[in-house]
Amino acid sequence: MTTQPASASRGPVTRKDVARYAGVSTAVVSYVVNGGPKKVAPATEAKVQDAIRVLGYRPNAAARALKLGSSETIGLVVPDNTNPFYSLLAHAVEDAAAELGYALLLTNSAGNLAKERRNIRNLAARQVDGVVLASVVFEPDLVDLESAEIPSVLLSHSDSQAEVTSMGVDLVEGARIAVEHLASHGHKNIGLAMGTTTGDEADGREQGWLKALADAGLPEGPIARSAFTREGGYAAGKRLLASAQRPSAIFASSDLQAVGLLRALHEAGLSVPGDIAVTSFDGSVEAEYSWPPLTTVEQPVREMAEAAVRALVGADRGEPPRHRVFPTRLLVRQSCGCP
Amino acid sequence: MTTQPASASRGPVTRKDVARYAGVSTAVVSYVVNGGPKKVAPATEAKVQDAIRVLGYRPNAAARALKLGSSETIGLVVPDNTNPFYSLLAHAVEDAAAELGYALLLTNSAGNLAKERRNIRNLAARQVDGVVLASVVFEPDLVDLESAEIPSVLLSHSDSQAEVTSMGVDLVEGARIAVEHLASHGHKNIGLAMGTTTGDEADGREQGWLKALADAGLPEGPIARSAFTREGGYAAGKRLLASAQRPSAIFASSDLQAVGLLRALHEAGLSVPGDIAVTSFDGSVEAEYSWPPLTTVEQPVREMAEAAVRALVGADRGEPPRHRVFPTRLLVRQSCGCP
DNA sequence: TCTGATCCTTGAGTCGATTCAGTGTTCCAT
DNA sequence: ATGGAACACTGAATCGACTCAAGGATCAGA
Repeated sequence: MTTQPASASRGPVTRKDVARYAGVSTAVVSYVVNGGPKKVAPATEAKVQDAIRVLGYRPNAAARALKLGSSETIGLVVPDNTNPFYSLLAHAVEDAAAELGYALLLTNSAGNLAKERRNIRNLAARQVDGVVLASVVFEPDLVDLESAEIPSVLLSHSDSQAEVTSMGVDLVEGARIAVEHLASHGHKNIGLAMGTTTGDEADGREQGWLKALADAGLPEGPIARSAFTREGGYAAGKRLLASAQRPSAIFASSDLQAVGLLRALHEAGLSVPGDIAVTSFDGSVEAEYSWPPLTTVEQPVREMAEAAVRALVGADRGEPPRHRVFPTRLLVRQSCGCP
Repeated sequence: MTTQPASASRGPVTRKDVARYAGVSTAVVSYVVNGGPKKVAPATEAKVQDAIRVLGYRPNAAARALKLGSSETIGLVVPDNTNPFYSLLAHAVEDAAAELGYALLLTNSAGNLAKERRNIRNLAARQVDGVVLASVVFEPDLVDLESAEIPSVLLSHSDSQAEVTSMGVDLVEGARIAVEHLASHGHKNIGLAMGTTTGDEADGREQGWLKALADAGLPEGPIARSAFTREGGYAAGKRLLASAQRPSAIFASSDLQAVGLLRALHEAGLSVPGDIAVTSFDGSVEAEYSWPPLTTVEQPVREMAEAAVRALVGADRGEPPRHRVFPTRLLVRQSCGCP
């Protein structure tokens, strides 16, 4: 008769196996594992812990989720994890979630509304305890869907929707300081490389640009609209260079666009900031390692991510929905013309 | 007496509610939902579908996972989702998984072995059907742990470990062509900005560099070792510039390092490729939008990710473990000195 | 030694979906 | 008309963990 090592037995180890091995009932195992209100005798606890170790027992999350109605998982919907802004966001959300014992289900929506909706449905079916929605497009529809299903928070949205908790920065003010900085260097013709937004109203960044211009008594500079991507920025840059009155400074509405813009400028043999100064928005690493390093408006992504997770499954859970505005900060580097 | 709209009732809708509403048994609902082997009469099916729609029923994934022993979820362990190489990988894995109806649990290990181990354990407890392990550090230990628990595949590893399926490129050959290209431009002193690896043996990229040098009858150039990051590349660049015999060309072992290297070069007032030519490894977008655009060795990340997912939960499931080598390709741009 | 309080531990039901064995129809062939 | 195959559907057990009500042991005080 061969004695199988207990740990090498077939199939997953269940709480029942542990109970049998430790010579107690399954309930005790639960109490030991979860540290419930019931007290377990130290000796018993030791036996159970031993059994757990020897058997290599690991609780079945599915069963736990079924019984508890919570999967200890949160979902994240981003347009594109390849975009450094979102990849940082995903990382930060994962960190914050892990801190609280939650896992992160990542989905990419490609900025596609239908796909986004499908992703949310999918997450809901998987019993996530909450979802963080980081979307470029803003559809009240989505929010309804969302909030009806599961707790959710919107990230990086300035629209203060009363119905849902959201985290974002003041886009208008952020853009304003970036453009104001350009104006303070003496620029009179400041262009805008703007990302296309779906809403009817102009994006806050465009308003901020306008505001800074007005504040400084400057005329409205040329605008080029394109996607919030490197390619978009590149195209916008080319158009801006070809415009009737070429600007001496350009504000790009995202770092990614600024990177593309920089390429267009370099290709045209222009020096930055010598010939054209540039500032942008987001504060991602890309901006730090571009050439020249970009002066950019930093969004506190990690803080926003943490706050989002806290609102979903952490200390701030259950608080009434509200829009939280996070402070931005101008990261002065070299693309603006500062020494 | 108020008649509550069925859909507005409290609590989640279960299969039981649907069954009651449709006037059938719960088993039938299952058959309708899953299209099992049993046939359901069209009329009955319609009734059930109707009930599902009206009630807004959505199957509980936890219960399903418990019963089926599969969560239709796969896990991904990357060192840092903020690194463009890994964020692309994560995106690609998510796409491939979604294609097959699987969701993606993302975890970051920070290149920390203990954390990585914890993440894997965590994923295992969550009943993932497989995990994709993209790790810089290579620990056989991990593999054991892994494969004992759940099907897994290693990504981007050249070590052909018989025990686990893995996907990777031929680092030696990839590096070789990048350095050979530099040599073909007439460079005699080619330096290396190498990432630090944990293994005892040199990383394949270093071997490739050596091989290309030997093939071309060139002497060994200066080496600077640092982290696989922008900062690391920057530091390596500074050291390389300060070395006794400054190289006229440098091969960086990753795009990220190349970006940092470029910064060091720019700061030193050197022109690329005029004063110093550069090539690197990975083929990420960062390399395309740097200035100048980097000539780099492309890794087919999407293909590798798809293959990994297929091996885990797709068509290739169950095939015997093997190491698949994917082809690399030199993306010629401007940093090498090509016109 | 008996009583009652204090502690531990157990049994059994539950969460929601799956699936198999079995019941009751229908319908065709003989 | 009848046997039986084909078909549509039902009932109940099951997956693993949680938890409440209840049972048993232990110990102090009298």
